[in-house]
Amino acid sequence: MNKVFALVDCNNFYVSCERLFRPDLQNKPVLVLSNNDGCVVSRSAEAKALGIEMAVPVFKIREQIKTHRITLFSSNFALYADISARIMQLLESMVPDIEIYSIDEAFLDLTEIPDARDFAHRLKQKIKMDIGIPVSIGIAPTKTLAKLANDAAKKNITADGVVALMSTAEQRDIMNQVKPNVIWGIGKRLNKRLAQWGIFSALQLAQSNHAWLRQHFSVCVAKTALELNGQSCLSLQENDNSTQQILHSRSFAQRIQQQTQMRQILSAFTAQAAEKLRAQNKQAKTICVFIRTSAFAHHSGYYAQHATGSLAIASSDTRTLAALAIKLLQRIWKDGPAYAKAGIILSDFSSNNLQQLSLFNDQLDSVPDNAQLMQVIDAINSQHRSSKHSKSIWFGSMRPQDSGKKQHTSPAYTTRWTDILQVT
DNA sequence: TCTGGGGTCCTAGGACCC
DNA sequence: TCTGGGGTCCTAGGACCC
Repeated sequence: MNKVFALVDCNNFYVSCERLFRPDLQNKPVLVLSNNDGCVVSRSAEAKALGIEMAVPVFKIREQIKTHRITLFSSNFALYADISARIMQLLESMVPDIEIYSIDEAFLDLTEIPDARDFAHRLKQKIKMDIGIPVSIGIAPTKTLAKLANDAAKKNITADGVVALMSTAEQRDIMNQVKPNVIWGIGKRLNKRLAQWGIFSALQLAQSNHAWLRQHFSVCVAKTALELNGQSCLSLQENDNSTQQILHSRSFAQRIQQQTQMRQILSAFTAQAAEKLRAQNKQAKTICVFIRTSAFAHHSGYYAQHATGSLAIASSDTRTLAALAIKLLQRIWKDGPAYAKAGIILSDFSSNNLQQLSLFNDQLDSVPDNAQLMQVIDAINSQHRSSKHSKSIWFGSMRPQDSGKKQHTSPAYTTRWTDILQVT
């Protein structure tokens, strides 16, 4: 039996979240900004209509913001994550099998649902009624086509937010109208390379020879073409919340030039990453530290370095991980550059109960790992997270993290007691 | 002056081994 | 001076996604 997939995608998700608590902003141009209020990460339909592009730096559109009285929000991830969780819960309650693909998207398996299109309309209405977020839904026999259908649902006003591409004729019609880079998995570079071979539309890609695609491009591109032909290669993935790597990085509101300062920042980043690691019940063996100057300040010379190192025994202890991070920093640190960004990546995970002992345990002479201490710290910090202070306990080598520039933050309506709306 | 953060997977090539 | 061939594993980098 042929599969039926649906992709549910929230419209302008971050903006829609902000509007939940600011109904006065319906039909008005609204933008949500990245960290440090650096660039645009979510735009309302009205802002898009004004020609504001995704990811433009804010300083380039100051004039437009002023003349069109655009409302700005700094990103408020606690809020978005909370709204997202509610939506996913609702979906899970209505559909047997779902894959949470990102904060604002989920694939559903609707194979067993009698009238998928009708069901999707009802689902869309329920999400709007119960949670207040507008969504678009695409339906098709493969995930790649469902993505495409979703795209069409967003663009086509008459579709009322739901597009189903179940017949070959419907699929071809849409594919004929779009460039390859509209397809999930085909980006800018591949689009260019495909064009060099005379492939200018999604339909042409779908009709290309499988072996030829495999040879000249990759297995992924070849699979994508199969999916476009209605042959399902990608199934729903399980949501197990576990990852291959954990990354924590930030751009700085103010440039960093002192090594001691960078050391504190990286220690704090390591603490954040380690906390996430412990939440997954894992330990990491490898750490990568990177620092870099602004990628845009060409005149002053670009400096970017990274260093990777491994522990003899995997660990989830903040102190063990931070000690290595600092060592790695010393390897790449150069006095002079004004650093604009830094980060740390943990990888090479093992689960807690599968710890391997090394014959040459050079960690013995350092602080021994202390799982209980870490547990206590995590518990205290998670309790205090809902209060005003972002961190309650930190180690001496770290300093409380500067949250960067955030001039337009909305209250934490749903995750902080003091910010709950009051009806008077 | 001011340009985000967090992920995944594949592949080519080098290191290493027999 | 002459200097194999095949396999695996690891890593860096590239491409993509939201």
